[in-house]
Amino acid sequence: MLDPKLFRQDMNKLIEKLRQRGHELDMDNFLKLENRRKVLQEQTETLQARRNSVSREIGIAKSQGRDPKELLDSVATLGDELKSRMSDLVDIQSSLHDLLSEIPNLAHDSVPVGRDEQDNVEIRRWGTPGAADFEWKDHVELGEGLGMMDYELASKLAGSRFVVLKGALARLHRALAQFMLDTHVGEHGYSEANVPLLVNETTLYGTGQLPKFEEDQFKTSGDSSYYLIPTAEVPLTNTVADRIVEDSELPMHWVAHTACFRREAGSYGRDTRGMIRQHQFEKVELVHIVRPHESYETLEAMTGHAETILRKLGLPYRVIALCTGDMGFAAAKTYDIEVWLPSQNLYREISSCSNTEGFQARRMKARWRNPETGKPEPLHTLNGSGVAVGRALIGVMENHQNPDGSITVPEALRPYMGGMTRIAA
RNA sequence: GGAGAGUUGGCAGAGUGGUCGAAUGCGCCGGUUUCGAAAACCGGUGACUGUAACAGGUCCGAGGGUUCGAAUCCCUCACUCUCCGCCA
Repeated sequence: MLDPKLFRQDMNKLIEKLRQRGHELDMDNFLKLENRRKVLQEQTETLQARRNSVSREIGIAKSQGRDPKELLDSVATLGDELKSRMSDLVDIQSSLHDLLSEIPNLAHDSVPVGRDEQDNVEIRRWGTPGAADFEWKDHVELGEGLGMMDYELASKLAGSRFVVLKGALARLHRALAQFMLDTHVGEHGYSEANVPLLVNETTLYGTGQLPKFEEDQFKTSGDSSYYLIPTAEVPLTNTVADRIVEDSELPMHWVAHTACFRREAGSYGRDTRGMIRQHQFEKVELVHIVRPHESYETLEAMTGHAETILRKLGLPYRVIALCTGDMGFAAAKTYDIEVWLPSQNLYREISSCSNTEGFQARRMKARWRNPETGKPEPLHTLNGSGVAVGRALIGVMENHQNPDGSITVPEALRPYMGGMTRIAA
């Protein structure tokens, strides 16, 4: 949710900033609703004020033993009138709310303006991609060659976009998650959390997945319906929903390892091979809840934490700043980290780190008490993958593969693998 | 799954349908006192909306209803706690 004050300031600038993000604001419709809302609200509140004062007088009259008949007559029709104004008002307010909840966040001034991923800007690179003359196998070929990655079995059990990992590869996957969690808790100062994988509608609204991205979510059926989380960002960020947080509790740094579930409704035919894009995958997620003035500093730090994981794993990567047109709905600024995949000869997203500023906080009603003013203000929230476990597995398999199809276990993971140095068939 | 008890401000906890946005205590902020602190005493202290500032409006788990008037009465739902059953 944008700050409502923006709508009362420079409308043209707002429209322009939203256009950069690919959102056309229907200003005429908005103003029509907003003006009507003002009139109705004024009328409703005037009626309420009259009702309140007459009711009070009736109470006083009765307590003094006077006959309230005259007063009762004077408000005889007031109730009906109020009811009809009120219902008009509620309708208008809900239309306005619908309109506002589908408007994306504004981009920070430092974000490159552009239409799509072509316009993203590379910030830095780390590591050296492997030799160009080597016959790099992709992770599917490697995994199936080892007999430890089974797509056929997964499709029998569940359908497309699932995988079954076996043996040392399953363990490597688990080792990656453990290693990431331990690094963030032990070296980067995060608090570990274990959170619900099923959440309610309000929670998904808070972080911005609803109402606009309903089709991307899995939803349970039954009397009470839940949504499967598309990322741990959802439960972690919502831990401060509907609260006024004291300054002494800030900043909060959360890390959680969870399964994530996505319908991938809009991606038929894309990344159908392998583990790149699945309905279920695991991710170690970083979430920061901070004072507004420290959020951009935190974005840089969090991105660095995710990078540390890739460095320790010896995976070449690059960091890019997403342009205005390529950012997610709630983000004000996003860095993507892309890992080198030798089989495809390109960099592929493995982490996405965003500052949403007060956008999610306003939806969640998450505030902090600013000690300087004593007043509650929206918090800033950030989230980033630190990192996607399935894609990290792909990165490790492909970058650390040997000519015989075996995989060298990176130093950092060996303690989690019982000392194993090499995965072979 | 069955039976019962709850849900009120940062926390604890009152609240006969009528000047109740809500007593009181704690906490917090300011002051008096003190060399300083503690204690004591005095004063202040919810959120949202709205206004130039007042005024006004909304909020006592959520949503409906009754009434001129609802924290208080009625209905539905959610959650918490206790006991029984079941279960990892």
